Amino acid sequence: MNILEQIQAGVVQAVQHLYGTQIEADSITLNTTRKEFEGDYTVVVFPYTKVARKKPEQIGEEIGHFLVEKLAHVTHFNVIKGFLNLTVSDTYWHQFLLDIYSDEQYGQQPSNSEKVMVEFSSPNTNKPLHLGHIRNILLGWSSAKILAAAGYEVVKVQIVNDRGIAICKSMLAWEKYGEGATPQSTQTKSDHFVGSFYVLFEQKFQEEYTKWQASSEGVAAFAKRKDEKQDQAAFFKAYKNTYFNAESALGKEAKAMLRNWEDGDPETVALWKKMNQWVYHGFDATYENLGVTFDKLYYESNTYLLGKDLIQTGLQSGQFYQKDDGSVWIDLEDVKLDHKLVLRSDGTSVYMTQDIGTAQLRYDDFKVDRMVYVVADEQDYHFKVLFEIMKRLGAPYANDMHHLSYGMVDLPTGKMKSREGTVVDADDLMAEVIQEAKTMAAERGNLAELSESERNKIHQQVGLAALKFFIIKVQPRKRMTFDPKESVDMQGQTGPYVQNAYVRIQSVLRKAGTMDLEPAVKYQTLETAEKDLIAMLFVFPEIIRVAAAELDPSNVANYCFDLAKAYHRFYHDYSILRAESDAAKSFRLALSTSVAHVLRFGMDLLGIEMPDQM
RNA sequence: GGCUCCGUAGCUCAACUGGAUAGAGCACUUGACUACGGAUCAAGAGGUUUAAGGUUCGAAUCCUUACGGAGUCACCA
Repeated sequence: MNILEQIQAGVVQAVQHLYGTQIEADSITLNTTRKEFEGDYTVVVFPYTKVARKKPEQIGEEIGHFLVEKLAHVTHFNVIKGFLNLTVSDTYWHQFLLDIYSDEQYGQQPSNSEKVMVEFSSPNTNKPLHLGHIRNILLGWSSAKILAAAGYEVVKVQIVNDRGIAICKSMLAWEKYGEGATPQSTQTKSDHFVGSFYVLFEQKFQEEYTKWQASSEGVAAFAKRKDEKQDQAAFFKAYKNTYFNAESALGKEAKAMLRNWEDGDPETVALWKKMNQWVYHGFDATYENLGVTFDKLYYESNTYLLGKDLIQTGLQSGQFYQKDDGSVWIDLEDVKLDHKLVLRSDGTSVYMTQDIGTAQLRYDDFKVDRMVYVVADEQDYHFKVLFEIMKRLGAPYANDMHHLSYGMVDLPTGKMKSREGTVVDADDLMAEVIQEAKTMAAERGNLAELSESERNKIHQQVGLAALKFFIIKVQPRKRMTFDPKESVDMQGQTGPYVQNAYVRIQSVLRKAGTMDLEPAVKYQTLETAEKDLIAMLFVFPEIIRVAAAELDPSNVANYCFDLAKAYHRFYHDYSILRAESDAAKSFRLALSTSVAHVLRFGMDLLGIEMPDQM
């Protein structure tokens, strides 16, 4: 039993013994003591006033005495109002550090024999990745790492949205206006090359639409609008989709291309393959730069027809119903999710159909116990419905499907809009933060001795640390504002700040040479700063557990920052290599080593590498 | 309009899930290098937690109701 469990068990005993009432260990409010009071942990005793029929102060005194007497490692206590502050013995913390300091994987929990699949990234293949994808990828990657640290076996997948009208737009534009150009011939990163044709299509389409608005058909359409109050600009904005589907020449061509693709027309399929390959090459480079990998890729072109058999099964079992036109629906009104279409009247799939089929396919492939979908919060409703449907279909994993829903990323100037060209490109962004790291490093000149490739590696590690930490420190649920200027900051609450704590430790350890731990055993009285650091190391496994349970990597990011901050302060206030005794020196080296392990392991969970120098 | 999420210092974010005087960073002011790495540390200032009620010994947190912002309510994905 660790110290927290001991205290909890002690309080249960105390309440039983003193007041004759059985309480649950989980119900005890046990916090770390606020720094303005003396003690390590605080038990809130207000809840026991009813069973004890005494004042909170008195209850605190009674339980405090009980714990000090019964628990070897609780040395003394004080009571303020209803708060019982307990002090844990130095020997407990001392021993705890000696137990963990050599464990580089401290925090890693043993296997829980459960398998979880994490789906993230899942881009469309018509244009390059942008800032929104970066948030998605970082959340997915770090959640996967955290789940693995919490004892799960993890399978990382994505569903590549490689078909549909979007890629056809890029294909059509390339065919019409590309004149045979290739990424090689234009010296362009290949996914950007394809994206440029998507933009070109939108431009051409907009030109066509603008022209049409002034034509007699356009004027007539505006005149027939339903809402009299709607002005011209608003109307044509709202009408754009209808125009694309019903009137546009370009729209007709794009849709024809999509039909050709679905019919397996060899030329169209060949073009589709060629352009997707370009995109994949580009994506691969971006993923490699970001340091993420996947265990398996699912392609929508292979899965978009799945799910129909499950719809049939559900229809037979009465979970679904069919309308006269042949379309199939599910009634989810009892859980306030309305009626939802699962199969069109012409028998073709909708998005939901595919997701039902894909979930089953994945289960068949991997036999996972849980599934996590990292998808933006605009799809909250979709996933509620999907999970409910899987439950009703009796999927064995249905109760452990989770939507890691995250808020959109805004810029200081407002929303990102691809049509208005305000999207922050992923590759550009990474290049920018790395360049900034390079500039900062050059100013400091700490890396002058290294080779250029070694320096570049460190610039990459530092720049990406700034970017990744900046994004991951925010709770996923919350919409976040991304200020490019702040994202390259390297001081204060940032990735490089945490790296710097690690780098300082490495520097000290290098200078210390081989470590002799014998004297550390004799180090008796701990400084408060030392005890605080050990207590922080102590909670690390719990941080991982909570982050995994909540699917919230920001817990780990904020923990790493807090630990780095506590260490920077300790480092400033106490001498390590010139400590007052061999015992102190040796103990502080062990403490520093352990802090370094945890910082490295913790940051690795966020996909952030730690350099030895910076 | 229905439903869901969000609203905390000038700005970006925390707050151990109902606990003590709401904490960090940035920016601003000031101080600390003959020092184990100053990408650091310390100090100052900055708050009616959008507002009003309610529950509770105790509320940023839970419940109403406003207000503000976002998302969604497609035989799109």
